[in-house]
This record gives sequence, structure tokens and C-alpha cells, in this order.
Amino acid sequence: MSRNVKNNVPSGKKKAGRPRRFDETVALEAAMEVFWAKGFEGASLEDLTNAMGINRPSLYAAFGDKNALFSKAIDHYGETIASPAQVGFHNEASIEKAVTAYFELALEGQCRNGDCAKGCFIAGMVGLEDGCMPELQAALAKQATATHQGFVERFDREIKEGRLGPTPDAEARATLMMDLMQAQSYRARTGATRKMLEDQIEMRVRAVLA
Amino acid sequence: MSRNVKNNVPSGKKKAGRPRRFDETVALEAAMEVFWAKGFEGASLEDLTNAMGINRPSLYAAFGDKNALFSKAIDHYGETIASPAQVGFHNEASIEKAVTAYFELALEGQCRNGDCAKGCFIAGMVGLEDGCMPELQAALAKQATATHQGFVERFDREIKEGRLGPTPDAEARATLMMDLMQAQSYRARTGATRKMLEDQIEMRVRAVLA
DNA sequence: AGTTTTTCATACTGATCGGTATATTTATCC
DNA sequence: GGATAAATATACCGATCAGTATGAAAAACT
Repeated sequence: MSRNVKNNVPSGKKKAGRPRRFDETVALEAAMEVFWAKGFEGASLEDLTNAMGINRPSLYAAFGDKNALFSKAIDHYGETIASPAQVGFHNEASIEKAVTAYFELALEGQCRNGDCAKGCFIAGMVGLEDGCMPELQAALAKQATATHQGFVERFDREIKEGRLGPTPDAEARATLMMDLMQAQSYRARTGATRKMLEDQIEMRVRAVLA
Repeated sequence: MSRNVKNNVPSGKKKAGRPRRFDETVALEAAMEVFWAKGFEGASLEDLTNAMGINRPSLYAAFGDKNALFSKAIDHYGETIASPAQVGFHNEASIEKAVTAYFELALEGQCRNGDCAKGCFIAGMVGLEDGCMPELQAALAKQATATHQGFVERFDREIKEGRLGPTPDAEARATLMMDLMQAQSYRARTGATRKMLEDQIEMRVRAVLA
């Protein structure tokens, strides 16, 4: 247990060679922040390495090229920010609390650096680079479809069990909720304060549950 | 009338020097398309000059640098695409028709090249370049505020004259309508077909007028 | 100790970026 | 028919881009 702990290999054999001087996860987080703030094309290798605290060869050895790093940043965003919002939604028993939780958790991710609003990482990126990275676009679309489907199933259940009116139908409600989340993200990116967006959550919830 | 017509100076004195071989407006339109598809940083001078059918010095003489060209493209978008949607809204007598017209005209602009959806030009740009072009961001925000205010006034009138319920209030309805327009734009940018978006308009209208 | 393996640091590559200097065309003005 | 003025075309500029070659440094293995 005491052996090898410096090498981040808590048990068994250590890895040979010079140990890494940075944590892969915190470096990825820093990269995500840079992409978030500057976009894919706007984020230069110098920006990235500065923020991550490593130099170019280390970056390429650990993450691959810029595209691969971006792709990993997307995944990281999904795991640490996007998916908690969905989980929060599905874990609430009451549909009203579920929808509210979704908007609140999404806002948490959109405004995580104090009041400095930055919007949804994915929403700000996707669709801009024309034809570039089509496989990435496809992956994002697939992820969005899965999220949408989860919402549809929940709304369907609520409607079937009489806790929600039949119109708008589950499909429309799911679309509406994702639309309003996206709009909230857009407002976060374009100068809205956190307080403004918090005050609008009730309106969004009502629109989805009307 | 016959004199000077080749020089695009229909009356009076002609301009000295070699005449322009391109139409400024169609060149600007082409530039807007490139920015629209690739974003500001993604659009290279080569992309722009190729699409506009002119070469670099002509571009710089006619429009200034890349930032100035982008700014003029934004203005052009507002005049030819964004503002018609607002006018369409304000010209309809019935509020239901007004809201519907707004979404339809916005969709017109978002999908203008056949089924190839591209979303809202402004929405796709704003907020991405971190701290870059702050004066441009401010101009866009001001324009958005003016649009919002116009909607608020109309909804206020409808509510006061009893054609619309008091909740959500005019402010919330205006926010909601712009949010749903923005969401429609986002969907247009991320692969939704025109038909899908047309079918969703009724849902959006209902959400605003609920 | 000495070899091996992995990472780190510096400096470099060719390509592309936005922007421009130079010179040639094409028109009007005198 | 010059002289002048404006727009064209070509080629170039320094800066920056993403990506990499090279060698030193730091650990484990034998």
C-alpha cells in the first residue's frame, strides 16, 4: 500500500519509466474549459497547453491530436455535467420536481464559474464547423436522441397514468423541454445573469407541463 | 440614361477610374453564406474571396478587413432575414397568426437553401469567440433587446384587451417566443429537416399562447 | 551499477492565416 | 491623346497554426 503510491499505481507493479507530472483528468478539465470559452478553432495548442500546464508532446502522448482531445473533452462534459442533469430528472418522483430539477441542474452546468455564464458546451460547438468532424456530430446527435427518448418515456408514463394531460403529447413535451434547456444555455452564453435564468425556470417548467 | 449605365451610375457624373466588376450586395451575400456555414474563425480569406468571386485587395477596398466584412454580413442578415420575421409578426392582426407568422418566417430564413438547414446566422455566432469583438456582441445584444421589447408591447396590448390570459405575463411570453425561435434555429443547424420544424411550429405557438 | 522505458523540455517543420505592396488593366477627365 | 483615378491580378509579408524530431531527465527492472 505504501509502495508505488507516488506513481499512482496503488497496488501491484508500478509502471516503468518517468512518472507523469500531471493528472490526466484535471488536464482534460482544463482543456474543456478552453474549448468551452474559445471554441474548437479558436483554441490554439498554446492556449490548451498553457491552461493544462503541460507541453505539446505530453499532450499528444496522453490525448492524441487536437480532434481527439476535443472528443475526449466532449465525453468529459457529458459525464460530469450533462448526464447529472438527466439523472436528476429521472430520479425525481414528481414530474414537476423532475422538470424543475432538470432545468436547475442544467443551469448549474451552464453557470458553473460563479456568475460568469458560459452556456452549454455542446450546444455552442455543434453545427458550426461545416462538414468538419462528421463522426463527432453523429455521436452528439445519437446522444441527444437517447436523452430525448428517455424524456419521452417518462412523459408517456405520466400521461398514461393521468398525472399529465394528453396534449401536448410526450414527444412534444420532450422536444419542448430540450428546446427550453437549449434556449437557457443560449441565454447563458449571451450575457444573462444566473439570477435572471433562475427566475425564468418556473416559466419554462410551466411551458413543459402546460 | 444610356450614358454611364455600365458604371452603375444611372444619372449625373460617372466615377473616374476602372469600374467595379462585381456587385457589392451579391458579394456580401456570398460572404454571409460562408460565415454562416463555417463561422468567423473557420471562414478563411481564401474561402471568402472564392465564394465572392473577387480577390483580396478588392475585398479590402470594398469592405475593410475581415471583422468589418463580418459586421456588414451581420447587418445584411438583419435587414434581409431577421427583420422580415419581426415585421411579419407585427403586421398580423390576430395574435395567433402573428406568432405563427413569426415562427414560419424565421424558419424561412433558417432553411432558405432548400432543405439544407443552417439555423440562425446570429445565434450560431454570438458568444463563441471569447471576448473577441465585444462591440459587435453589444450591438447584437442591443438589437435583441429591441426585438424583445417590441414583442412585450404587443403581448401587453393583447393581455390588456383581454385576448390573452394574464399569465404568463407579456415579459415571459416574449422571452418564451424568442427562446423557441432560438431553439428552432438550433435544431435547424443540427440536422432537423424543414418538414420536422414545420410540424413543430404549432407546438411552439401553443406554448407561447398558453 | 547499468539498462530500459516513459515522460518532459526545447526547438523546429511545412502549411496556412490575415493583410498588403507592387504593378497592370480599364475607365473618365481635360 | 495624354493624364489621372479607381479596380484588378499576382505575389509576397510576418505571424501563427497543428504537429513532431531530438535529446535530456526520471523512474523501474535486472
